[in-house]
Amino acid sequence: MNYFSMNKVTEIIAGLDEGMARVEQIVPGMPIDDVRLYKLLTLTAGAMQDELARNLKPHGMAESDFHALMMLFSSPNGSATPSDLACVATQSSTNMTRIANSLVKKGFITRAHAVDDRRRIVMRITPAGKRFVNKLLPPMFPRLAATFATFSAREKTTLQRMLRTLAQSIDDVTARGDE
Amino acid sequence: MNYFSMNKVTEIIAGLDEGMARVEQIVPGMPIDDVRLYKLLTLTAGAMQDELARNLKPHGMAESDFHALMMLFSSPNGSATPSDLACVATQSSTNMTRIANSLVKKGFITRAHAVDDRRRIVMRITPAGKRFVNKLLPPMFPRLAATFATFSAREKTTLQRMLRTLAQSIDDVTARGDE
DNA sequence: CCTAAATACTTCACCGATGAATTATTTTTC
DNA sequence: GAAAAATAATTCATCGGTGAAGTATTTAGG
Repeated sequence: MNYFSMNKVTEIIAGLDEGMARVEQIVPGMPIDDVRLYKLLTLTAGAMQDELARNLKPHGMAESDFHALMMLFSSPNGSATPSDLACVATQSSTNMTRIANSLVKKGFITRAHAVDDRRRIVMRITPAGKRFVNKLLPPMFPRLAATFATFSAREKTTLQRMLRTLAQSIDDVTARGDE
Repeated sequence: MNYFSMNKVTEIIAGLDEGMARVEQIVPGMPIDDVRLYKLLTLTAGAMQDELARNLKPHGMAESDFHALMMLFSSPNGSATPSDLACVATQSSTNMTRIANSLVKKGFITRAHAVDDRRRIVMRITPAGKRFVNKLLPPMFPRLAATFATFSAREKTTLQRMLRTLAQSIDDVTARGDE
């Protein structure tokens, strides 16, 4: 999804604002400000994910593969089980199998059965995997930092706090829906 | 991607906070607060998109199909070309063809060649398509509203303003990268 | 101790998304 | 006016993601 590179997020948002003004007139009770926030969130998040995907593509790596590798890189001893990873990387166990296959093939991780529970697999990052991460990350930092550079430190804190509040709210609403 | 229904966003974030504390020690110059904001954004946005996907699934409709239909619903005369839609719905023209096929099959839109330019197709929402939208939306409003209910009106305005600022920033950084 | 239930991971079939190539049409260039 | 270039949409092949079903192992219950 590298569509944002051709279209400005701001222009998409402008078009959405127009459309929403019209819909507001014809759909009773629509929480228009909440819909707008939803769209702003998903559009900005999507655009940033696209940027990441573009950075990964020359290395022949997909986003979810990268996230899984990053999780291993940042775990206490560079290892984790597929189900643990699936949780934090928000992937199905099916796709985690595909990801593990891919990373093993690249030599970035190893895979072995756990000793204490032979149902479990232990994925462990290799030195090559660590080197790849260490080489891949630094060039991405300047643009990521630039993206948030218009915010003051105080605004960043505010945004972070609000997103954490939103995450809690999402969990609360989701739990309510499961009853 | 309905993974969030099984895992709490807040727990995923907690795990990420741990991992990031470790990575911060071993990757020099990493803009840790910006990475954290990126993850918070993509996780919350992703969780909300999952909620939408779950709502659409019983109706046999995918998110992008829904968004395209909503765009037509909210356009001045219920019509648009595939390339226009592709832009605002952030989809490739390839996928817009798939989406159009799907919506035509459901009877929600019609498709015809433009008179003034036979390269162009005009997609137009049908009365059945309008009825579907009018029936589908209202049940989603309460939970969407509940998700943002913890924010005061002032906070919502702040969040909206910040996300618009972020969108502009993304466009600026993207334009810089294209040079 | 044995059986049923639960768990971890994988396989299979399918869905949604993409880029490259293609076709038809329009616009631009000379 | 003719040819080249550009544009709009579609087709084809491939990738990344899922749920259901299946296999192997462990845990729970009687």
